[in-house]
Amino acid sequence: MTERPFHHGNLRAALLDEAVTVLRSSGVDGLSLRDLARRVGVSHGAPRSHFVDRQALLDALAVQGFDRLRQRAREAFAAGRDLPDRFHRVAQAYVDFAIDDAALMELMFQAKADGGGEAVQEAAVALFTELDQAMGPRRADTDDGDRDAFKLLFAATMQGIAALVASHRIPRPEGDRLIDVAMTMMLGSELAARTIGEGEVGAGSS
Amino acid sequence: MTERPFHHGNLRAALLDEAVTVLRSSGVDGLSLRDLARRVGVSHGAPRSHFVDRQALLDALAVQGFDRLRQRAREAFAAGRDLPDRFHRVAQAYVDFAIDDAALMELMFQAKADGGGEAVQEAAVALFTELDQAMGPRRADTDDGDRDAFKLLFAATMQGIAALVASHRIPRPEGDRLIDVAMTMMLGSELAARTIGEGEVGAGSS
DNA sequence: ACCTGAACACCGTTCAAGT
DNA sequence: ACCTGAACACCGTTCAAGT
Repeated sequence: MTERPFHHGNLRAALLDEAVTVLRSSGVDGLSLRDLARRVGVSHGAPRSHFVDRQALLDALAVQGFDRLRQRAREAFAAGRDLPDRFHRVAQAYVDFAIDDAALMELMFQAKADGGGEAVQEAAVALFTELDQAMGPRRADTDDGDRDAFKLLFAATMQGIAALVASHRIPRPEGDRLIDVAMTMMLGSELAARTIGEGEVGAGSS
Repeated sequence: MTERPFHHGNLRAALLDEAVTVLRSSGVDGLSLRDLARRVGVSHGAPRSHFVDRQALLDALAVQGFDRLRQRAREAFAAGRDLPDRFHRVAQAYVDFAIDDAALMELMFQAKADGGGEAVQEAAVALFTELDQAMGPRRADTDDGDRDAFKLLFAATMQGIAALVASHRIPRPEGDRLIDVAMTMMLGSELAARTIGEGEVGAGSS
């Protein structure tokens, strides 16, 4: 009897969920609006009611991706004991996400030639804000430029390591080792000493 | 009289050249075999004689891209005076390339779900070999793992910075500054001291 | 060996029409 | 407000046929 007369009101969410699945198995190229509609059981024109464009759906996926990555980063940070451990965990979570959802990550960092996609940029900013909080309170004696540089460099390095693994340039374990090396290098740098926490980076016995 | 009876034998090269142009103006999505054939003035089936697949053309573009990037890296390295300067120039060249040809760079580092694309991997390996030579001769007292880690970390960092700029997450000048910060950090690290050149990293007055 | 042109299945997008 | 279904222009890919 419940043969679903139309769709039950959550078509937008259903399309996005299905899209994430397809994205993981077939990549961005395998993602078509018509196929998505077919899988969910609506006509090919139906998605138009929720996404003006194919790009609009991709943007929505990117926003969702940034939110999920931010969540992961937050959890990883909370699970760490001292500051180095926290950074390490966030780095690992970042790279894991980028590799396991490589196609999604691709979407999140695509060129986006047109001016559109403001929501995506907003979601990206939220992620960076999360990273900023992970660095602890701003110190009066720290140059904001240095702090931003450290944060950006952290993100860039993780992104780069993930790209190497995702493109099969290096195997995953080597990527993990690279994370260790990178974190040791970054946390041991002068820049880190100048910018992070309350001098609690060298977590030895004071 | 020379109304070109068919095509003059270099259709493959003509298609690739046109593809690079389209890639720069319209991205990967704007790249279609039929459109390419139209621009070059052949029938839509003609490209098939040189590329079995659309993917085959994309792979060929990626190989070309890696070769060009390797050339750029080689030139940048040669133009540098001391080792830090050389590294800095290679880094700048790498990021410049990645930003100016962002769509091509995307192709070069795509997941490539299928096993295919061995030629692409080969071209990528050649680039890394070039980077390895830039690090100077291997030293007997250096762990090969450390040396590889430094090399990979260098590439990953540049790749990550380029991704941040290409996706408009940060403006280009900030990307350039980030290169400076990254190189200072990397070259000043213990890992660098253990792996690079003949202790000539700290290029001060001995 | 290289290219043409018809054919097929698939897309994104638009839009009048239904409920 | 949300969805259907026909329509249009565009693709990638295949393949018999031409030169």
